[in-house]
Amino acid sequence: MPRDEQAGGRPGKAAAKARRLGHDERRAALLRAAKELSVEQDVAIPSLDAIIERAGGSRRSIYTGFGGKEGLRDALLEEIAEEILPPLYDDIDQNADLRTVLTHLARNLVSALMSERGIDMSRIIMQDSFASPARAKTFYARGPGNGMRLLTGILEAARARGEIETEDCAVAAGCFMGLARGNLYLERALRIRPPLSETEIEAHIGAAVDIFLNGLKPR
Amino acid sequence: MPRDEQAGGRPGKAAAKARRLGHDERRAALLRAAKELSVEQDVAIPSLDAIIERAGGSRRSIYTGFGGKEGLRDALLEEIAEEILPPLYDDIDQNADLRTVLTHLARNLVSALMSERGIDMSRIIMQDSFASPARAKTFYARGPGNGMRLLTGILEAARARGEIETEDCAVAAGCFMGLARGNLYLERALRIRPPLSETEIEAHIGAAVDIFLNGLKPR
DNA sequence: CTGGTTTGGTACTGGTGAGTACCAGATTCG
DNA sequence: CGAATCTGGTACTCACCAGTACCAAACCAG
Repeated sequence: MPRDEQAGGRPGKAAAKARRLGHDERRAALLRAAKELSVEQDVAIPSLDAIIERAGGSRRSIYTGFGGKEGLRDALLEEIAEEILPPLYDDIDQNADLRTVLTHLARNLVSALMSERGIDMSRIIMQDSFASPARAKTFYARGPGNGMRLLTGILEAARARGEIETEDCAVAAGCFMGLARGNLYLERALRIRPPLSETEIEAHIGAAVDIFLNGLKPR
Repeated sequence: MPRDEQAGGRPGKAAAKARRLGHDERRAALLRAAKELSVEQDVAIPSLDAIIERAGGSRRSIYTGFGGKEGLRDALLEEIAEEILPPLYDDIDQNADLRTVLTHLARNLVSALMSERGIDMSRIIMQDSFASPARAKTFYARGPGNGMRLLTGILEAARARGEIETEDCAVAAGCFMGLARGNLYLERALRIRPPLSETEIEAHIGAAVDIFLNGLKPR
């Protein structure tokens, strides 16, 4: 750290001299740095020193911007949820035919969630959720729980049309969610296998949707 | 901490006076305490002070018994793996008929892995695996990877007998693993729902096995 | 009983990190 | 321009923790 130690010391900040940031800009910069570092260091929340070193600003910025470490943690989780959740469920057209909907949903889950970025983000979320039931609940409701609700509704409609036969559409929806993830999420999260190729993705979601639809085909 | 501060000080240890433990006994006690604490504190590895306070002994016992914190961590992970993995796969009879085998496997996964204890243990493993690719790899190979190999073999035999039809038995095995877990593991790990009742377990594994077998039924 | 060996207990060291205080520039506004 | 305000930076305090050193007591062999 090339820093001039003039006792009692004001800075020097070598060359830089970048203009000072306003409250919101600094907040955003800190949040971005926290996100990057939590991925790089594979940790739920990096140290304040590390965040400041990357983002600039000072401890003060964190306390005025987030109210402390816990506040920053909350904001970080919110930020991550906002990044990974919408792509999973928001572009689903509930009125398309069942195979199309299921294929679409499975593809979202496999390609977005199991990409390098998706795994990084979801691991941070998981680590944090393990440690805090409250945050886990919030995240689940916005993400997986929301997806379950959506899919259950879709399956109920399909059952009403006679396209599938099942006792409990919520159970079936849970089955599909698991089927779509297969063993892949575990393998990816544990870094057992590298990111999936397009071919592998299509093979898996094809198999999953086939099994599910054949499995629930009315007799 | 009621301790007599006689400078340079030896103990007093109040009443206790329990006999001194040998190397192996102390090692086992430390390991047990570490396991309990990691569950209680929801942390990958508790602090040495906390472990010692519960197990007795001293820092010395940890260094002679495990070679330090990392060694204790390794031993703890080993201990946990040994507790949760065998019940999942070891009592599977590969020669039973397919539905029986699949039901048995699914029941193991759902009842053992999603019990209170199973979730606690698997969360510790996951937290540690997130942080250490090497440990993740070891654990995966012994656990889920082993299960995948087993099931893939079973499915290949069934296909050879003409009981199921599928292009790739490894992909199908991954599908089944996901199907058996469904959305339940996530819900349990995030503490969204309480432990499952027998009824819920049977409903889920029944649905999962039905979907899978119908889904792969030869045309 | 005696003397070496092993275990238990404590203190010390060095490092890290959160939270707070405060100073010195920078910015803004009158 | 000059004063009030805010941001950036540093230092300080306090707590926690791993690792090491060392002392005292328990244990064990002869």
